[in-house]
Amino acid sequence: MLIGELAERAGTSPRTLRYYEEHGLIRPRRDANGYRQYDDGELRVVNEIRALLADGFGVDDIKPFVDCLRAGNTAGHVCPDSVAVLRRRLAEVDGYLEQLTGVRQRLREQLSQAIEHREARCLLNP
Amino acid sequence: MLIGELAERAGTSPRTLRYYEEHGLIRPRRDANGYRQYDDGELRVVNEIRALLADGFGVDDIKPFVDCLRAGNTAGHVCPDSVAVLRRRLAEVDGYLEQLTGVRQRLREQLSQAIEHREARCLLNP
DNA sequence: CCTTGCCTTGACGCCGGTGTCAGGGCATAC
DNA sequence: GTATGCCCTGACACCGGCGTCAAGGCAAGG
Repeated sequence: MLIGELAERAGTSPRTLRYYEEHGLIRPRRDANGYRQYDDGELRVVNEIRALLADGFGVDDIKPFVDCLRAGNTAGHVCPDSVAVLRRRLAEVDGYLEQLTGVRQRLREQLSQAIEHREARCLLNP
Repeated sequence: MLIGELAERAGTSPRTLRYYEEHGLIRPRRDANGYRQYDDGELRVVNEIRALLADGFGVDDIKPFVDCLRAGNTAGHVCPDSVAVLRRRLAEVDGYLEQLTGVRQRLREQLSQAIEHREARCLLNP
């Protein structure tokens, strides 16, 4: 399978696949032409990568998951290294959630203050 | 007050204040030397700007708040334009929260799967 | 032979708030 | 005069996951 086909099957672009390769996530064989040659299993790997990226992992966090899949495991997240990354990311997400929750509360306070302010003005100018 | 003093009083840097000015948020007078001259009220404005940035607003969202403060209001968020921006940002934050919550749930599922997987392996190799 | 369409590598652009460096002016104190 | 320390403008760097363009090779069909 050439890069264009894998890209289409994975719902992404050749550029993206080359980017993953540049970061050590995939290592296709090369044809005599120099063309990248992927076997069917790589589709799963690419899907795993894209799922992790969509969940906010960085490319450099993803390597353990890929290695885990390649080692023959049924899922990329069952290996110790993956678990460590998962824990780290979970803590990070919890931090963001806390922060965003604070922001949300301040926004709501400001909105309700603004509404009170408008009502007060109406009472002054009846 | 020169830019260095205002920067220190606001807990930031001259570079940052020039950036705000570049984006139309502050408009200091100029001394004969060309030095920026700020009056004391600008400290409040800068504090408002920094509070909004810390809550995830972009510099271009912040102008209504500054204008509102300058118009003599007790707070930057009581004017209609500010309220519109607040609502937009609140919706955005709600979106992020939803997304992050989904991510968090997936992370926890994967972690618990990994633990189950390890336990299963222990049972197989007693 | 020429076109078409895939492939290759390399490199710049984006976004946004700020750090940082370059190169130069002004002010105050010695 | 000069040393110090502030000020000025302008411009590049950062981060990260790509998009996109450039310039060229290879394969297959007319």
